[in-house]
Amino acid sequence: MYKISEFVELTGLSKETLRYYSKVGLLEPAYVDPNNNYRYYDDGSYFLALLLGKLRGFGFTIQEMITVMNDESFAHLEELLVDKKMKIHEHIMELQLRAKEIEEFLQSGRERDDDFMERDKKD
Amino acid sequence: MYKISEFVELTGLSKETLRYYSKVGLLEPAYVDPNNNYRYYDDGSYFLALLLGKLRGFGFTIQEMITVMNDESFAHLEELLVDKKMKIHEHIMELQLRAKEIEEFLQSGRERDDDFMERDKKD
DNA sequence: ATAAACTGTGTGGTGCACGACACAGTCAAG
DNA sequence: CTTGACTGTGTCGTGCACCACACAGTTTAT
Repeated sequence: MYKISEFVELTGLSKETLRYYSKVGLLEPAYVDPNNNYRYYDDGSYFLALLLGKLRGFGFTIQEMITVMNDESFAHLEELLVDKKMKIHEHIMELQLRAKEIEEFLQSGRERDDDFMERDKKD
Repeated sequence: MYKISEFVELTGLSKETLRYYSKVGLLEPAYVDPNNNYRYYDDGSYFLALLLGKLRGFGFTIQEMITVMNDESFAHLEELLVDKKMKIHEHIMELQLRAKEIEEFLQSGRERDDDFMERDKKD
């Protein structure tokens, strides 16, 4: 059983994050002392906390993490990861389109400039 | 001079957006009737509104748009666009890294599964 | 003149994931 | 036993770009 300060060190999650995660039901402490409400975590919590840290790094939202955690023994974890990866690729394509549009706008601007140059030459 | 409902139709910007833009100094109406505070826009406003709509589509933040608008006769517009395009590409690379990390996590999971299979075979 | 449509202002809410802070009770070390 | 470190709760703030709503005055059409 780890007290929260130790668990913060172990997992790299802040105590506010841990508090928030328990609040939203993502990661409950293994034990809460009924006298002082102190939170205590164990090795099972540690495993879950590491996973949550990973998922956070992958850009999972809290809701998505909740979906993962509510999933019986992570039966659909792989599926959810593949799904997230696809969404990332979709996002990438949107950004590429955006970049392309900016590029075209730049091109059209440069052509307008060329027209000015052309006209200036002719004058 | 267009009244706001006409200008909304012309530009595709909502009246709340127009109000917000005038509030933050992005796009002031060409004229405000001092009797009733009604906003009126003209063709100059129209040109600017179209540009703002474009920039919004490019993912420019309000602050960045303000930078554009404060720029005397858009002298640095091209530079700012190129800049934005670069940031988009940086963002894309971050996302690609993320996707790669997810893929690696998936691979490591599959290898663990393979190990299980292997062990089961040996049994 | 009256009603419908239009416009204004002000205020609050949205989503996301915490961070920051104040205040109070509690534990551990000397 | 005291003092400092630790922990809890509750609440507000953050950034972004508006949207929604209530209420009131105004214009326009009939």
